[in-house]
Amino acid sequence: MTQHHCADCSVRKLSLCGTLDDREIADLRAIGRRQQFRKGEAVAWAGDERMVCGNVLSGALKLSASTGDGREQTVGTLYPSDFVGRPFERGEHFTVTALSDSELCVFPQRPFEDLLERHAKMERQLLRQTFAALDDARKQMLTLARRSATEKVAGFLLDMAAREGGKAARATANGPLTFDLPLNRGQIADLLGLTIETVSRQLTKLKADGIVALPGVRAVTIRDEARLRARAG
Amino acid sequence: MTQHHCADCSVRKLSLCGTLDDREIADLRAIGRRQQFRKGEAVAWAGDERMVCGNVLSGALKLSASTGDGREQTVGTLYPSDFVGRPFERGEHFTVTALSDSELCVFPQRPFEDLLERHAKMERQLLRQTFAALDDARKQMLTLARRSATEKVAGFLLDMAAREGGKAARATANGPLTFDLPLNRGQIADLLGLTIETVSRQLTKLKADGIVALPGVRAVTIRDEARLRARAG
DNA sequence: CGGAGGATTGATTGTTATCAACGGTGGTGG
DNA sequence: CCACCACCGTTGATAACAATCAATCCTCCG
Repeated sequence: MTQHHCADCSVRKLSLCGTLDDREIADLRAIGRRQQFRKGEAVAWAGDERMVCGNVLSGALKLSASTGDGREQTVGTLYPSDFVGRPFERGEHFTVTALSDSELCVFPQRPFEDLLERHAKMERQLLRQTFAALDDARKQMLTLARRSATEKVAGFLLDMAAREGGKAARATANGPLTFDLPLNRGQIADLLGLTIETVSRQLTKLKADGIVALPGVRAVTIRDEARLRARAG
Repeated sequence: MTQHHCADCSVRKLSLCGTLDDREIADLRAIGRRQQFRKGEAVAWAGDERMVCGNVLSGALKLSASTGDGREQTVGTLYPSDFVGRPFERGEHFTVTALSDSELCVFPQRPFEDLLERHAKMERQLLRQTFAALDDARKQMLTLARRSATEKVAGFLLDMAAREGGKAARATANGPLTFDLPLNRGQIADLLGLTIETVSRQLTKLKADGIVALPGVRAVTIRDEARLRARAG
């Protein structure tokens, strides 16, 4: 456990906590503890009795499901300020894994449930975030089922550009945007319902067509956003 | 509007309403009205400003998303006691259509939100149902992205058998189960991320292999559940 | 009886998975 | 500091699966 103060928490105003004022948050502070996970480390396993509840502070995590014979699909991703867990439910349904080194602010389930009961605003916010996650999942269903590999990869790069764009560099004010992917090829394939080879080929094609540059294995430069959007459909 | 009494409502104990006692439900009764939709009729359109909130009383509905060029995917289905709508949010994200003649108990959004605020138990139940819908969506993502047409169709028939099994007929106590599909081939294809032709061929194959019989175009008899499960993976 | 919509079946194509080999890179230990 | 190894990514050849295009065939209605 890491000592911490909610006052200087990086997601204080963005996560569920944002619904509590500085006095109310003391309750939450009392039961939360910061926990670190290294890249690749599992936070929870599908079928676990014990449930993790908490806010993501930094890093990135994935939720994944798999078939009996080992085919795997990433069914959700978690970024800072996102909430993990299922208060009022028992048993994890999906495996949660850190995609990069990550820190969570975790709460024991029962005390956290009590706290939700006492703070309707926080429960309301959890409902809103759950609605948003459901909408995301459903949008992704359309992509997984109906879009081509080309559309999937182009759309993925645009999503990542939007997410990573803040930290990223532009050569000039409106020039090409460069950023690092937080995922390797295999993780991209898991997310898009493709194979590693297909993802690699699609990226190579985008590069060959001058739409992106790949200055490093994790780095991407978007050279022609309009054409990238056209390919995303 | 249809006159109604909550006391004899078919989903009184199953839906959100089940969290309210007979005195509390008067508030809900006051703002709800029953509304009928015919097969194929749209209940709401993606992008609508105005939001429908309500409980499904009878029938079946689908939520669907589509790409710019018209490819469509069913991203969720609604059955009696399920809730439609997004209290505390603005704007529909998906199109809601009646798959068969359906009846809903609909509430104007604002008064319904007020009611949720006054009845924490009902909001809790909405949260639980939303968690369940999210889990369903994520399970379906695995199917859409990673399972073969054979597995999809076999799994679909098992799901339907479980759902329709109650109303259905068995020749003998443990004999083959026969039931009617509430969906036509095109709707099954939309749900599974396949084409009509592929669904038809998979069903023909299951019939040829003696695993199911197709006594009518909407009827299915499961003759060998074990082998059907094996194909579902 | 005729027509329309849905379902089936067939032929073919196209996309993506699979299998296989090779290339690059970063880390570790000699 | 360099060499080697392991892992990740790329590229190529091939195969499999499902989509597409096209032609009937039912079945339910009017």
